[in-house]
Amino acid sequence: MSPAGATISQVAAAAGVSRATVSRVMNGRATVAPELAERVRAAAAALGYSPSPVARSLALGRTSTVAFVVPDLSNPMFQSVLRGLGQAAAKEGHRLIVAESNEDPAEETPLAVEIRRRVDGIVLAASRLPDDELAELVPRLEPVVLVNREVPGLDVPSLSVDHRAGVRDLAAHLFELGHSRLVYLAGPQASASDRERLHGLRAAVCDTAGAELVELRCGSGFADGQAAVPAVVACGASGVVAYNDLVAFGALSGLHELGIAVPEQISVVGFDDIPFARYTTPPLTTASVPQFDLGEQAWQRLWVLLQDGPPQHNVTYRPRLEVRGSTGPAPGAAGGEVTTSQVADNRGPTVDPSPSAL
Amino acid sequence: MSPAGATISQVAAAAGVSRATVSRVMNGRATVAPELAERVRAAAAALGYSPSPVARSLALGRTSTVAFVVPDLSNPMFQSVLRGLGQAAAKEGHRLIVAESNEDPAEETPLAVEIRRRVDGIVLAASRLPDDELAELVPRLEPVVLVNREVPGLDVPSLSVDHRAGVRDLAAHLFELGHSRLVYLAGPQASASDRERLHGLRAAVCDTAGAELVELRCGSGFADGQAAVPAVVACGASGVVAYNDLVAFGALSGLHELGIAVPEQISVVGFDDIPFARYTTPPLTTASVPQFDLGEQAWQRLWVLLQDGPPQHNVTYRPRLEVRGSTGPAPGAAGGEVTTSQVADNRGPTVDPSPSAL
DNA sequence: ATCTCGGTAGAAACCGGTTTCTCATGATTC
DNA sequence: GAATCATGAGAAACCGGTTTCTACCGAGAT
Repeated sequence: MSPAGATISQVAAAAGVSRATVSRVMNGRATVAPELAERVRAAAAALGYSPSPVARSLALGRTSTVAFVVPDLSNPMFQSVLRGLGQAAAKEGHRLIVAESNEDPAEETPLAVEIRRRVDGIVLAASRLPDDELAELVPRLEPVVLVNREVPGLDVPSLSVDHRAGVRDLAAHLFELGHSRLVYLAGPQASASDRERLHGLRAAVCDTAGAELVELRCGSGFADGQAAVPAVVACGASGVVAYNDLVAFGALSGLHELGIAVPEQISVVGFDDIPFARYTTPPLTTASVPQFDLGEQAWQRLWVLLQDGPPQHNVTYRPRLEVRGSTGPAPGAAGGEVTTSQVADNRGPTVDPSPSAL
Repeated sequence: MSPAGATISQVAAAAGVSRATVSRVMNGRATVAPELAERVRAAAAALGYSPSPVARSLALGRTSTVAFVVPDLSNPMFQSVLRGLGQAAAKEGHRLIVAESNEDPAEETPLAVEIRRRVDGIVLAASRLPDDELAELVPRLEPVVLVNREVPGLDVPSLSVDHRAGVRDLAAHLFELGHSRLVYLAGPQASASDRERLHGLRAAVCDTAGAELVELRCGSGFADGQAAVPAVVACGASGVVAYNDLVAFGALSGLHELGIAVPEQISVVGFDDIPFARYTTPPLTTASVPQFDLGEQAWQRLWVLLQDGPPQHNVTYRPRLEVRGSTGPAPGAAGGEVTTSQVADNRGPTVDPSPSAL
């Protein structure tokens, strides 16, 4: 193969020194005489030598590579996390392996375990595994950082999103606008974030006089949201809470096709605030989670662990309500000025004082 | 560290055989007596042994990993290629390293070279390198597959898109609709695809009586498209040809904000057909390139090379004109029924009989 | 009964680095 | 001037596998 560079032995021979010395020079160990070091560098340059990362990995017991394991890379939410993670890792000279489990929980464990052997650490995003299986998996993956998923009893570094609060803000926003009958377009069954969002929404509806909630099994993609539109219309709700932005987009698109005006006739909200959300027509009201930051933070956490640093406090991101054009006063509502003040600027990470408590 | 499994020596000792025998059993070499093999398997299972991929990589000289190097991962176009590549590689038991060069041509060469040492092959997408530098880089990367970029004099496996034809189809579509004054929102300077698209567009305009073209330096993202809107309006064109879908989205959004109706007042077309394109309002007319396929094909090409297979014919994808709602008759045009027949179903890869010829 | 052959499995070399151990050298100290 | 010590660099072990080489064994052929 072409890119098979010179080996350390060849450099050693060319410079007339031992391999140990070459190694020391390449790694900047100070215990080499300047004159020798220069000779070694010259030989290395002449041969175009650079140490084999694979051989180094074996000798050092670390690969300078980390992995990102995710159920579905087609979701822009995860793509943003991926970028944040990848760029942050690159700054520290680490490479990133990406692996998709294709929304198949059964595949997740073997995939993660296999991949773990090739890398120094793993970032596991939005695992679709049941709590018990995840709790079993995590120790086999250490060091690992969980993103968008916590394990109740387990003390593992994780970056989470307060889905309940996010969805509560969205619901409050809709109630304020006069919507009383909401429909939830639910995400994948195995998704923990779907459960959280649903529970948050139920709670919000319970707490609000005269509010009703219809729950529709849906999915996590465009097509799912679009397909759900007839059912949405049939159920008579005026406010649609989609599992995520993608589903909301699908709903928006389906409603548009049916000639139903958003937000005049129906209001729609999403979750995540993926980059496209501000560019739809109308722009999507959503609960904004700082995806890129999540990736960067995940790296930061993992990096500390890789250096045997002290465990960091876990962080829960409180989504920020992002009010845009897809929500408006309910059709029959008494109208009047809408106050969007209530839920204001509460962005930024919140330190969770008791990481292992639910 | 936790996931440090047993080593081959431990298994050998436990089974009372040599390491060579364990290795043979693990790799299914037939030359081991059934009874011994069983003993080895039992020992391996008992110890939870699985061979170290790093050690294997060193011994075998291959890593079962490939890399995807791309200038900007925030573009959904590349994300789709990434997924196609990753999924196809996974089916063959290979892992994928992703690396972003952040649109910085100077970073590309060292990045690719460094990464090449950790993987068996590289897929290099939309390189921003000048032809001569790329021609110099490619041999150091072999085996390599180029996506969305060709090198004129060089015989290297590449998957390309016929940008000129795509843009010509788009222009023809607009001319048919009565648009005579077009504006092109140009992409990154270093982008070869931008040059191709621009040339194609110029040619189309030249060939059409009464057609005019305004060229605006723009960029490759949403924000760029949006920022260009005032200039678009000022230039008086009725048809906007954006460098890519992202830019088109930005334009769509900016025009909407200004209250300019699309397609009634201005028509907009993009390029790529990223997944979102069909869900904007109005849905975007664009030149559709099969991004996922591109990724899969890139793997297929690379896989053949990794097995010392014969060089494959290069493939040029002819984008398919995807007419959607963002284009309509020009405002002052004589109207009448619009015929969208002309450029019909010409999708699918085209074998390029002379790979090295331009 | 001896020679040869095919098949098994262990010993050892190898992949390309890093690091410990050891020894030789020159400087410092009493 | 001899003993002590710090320093620099080579030898060798090691990381955890794979593979070639070789020795041994029993079976079939002569």
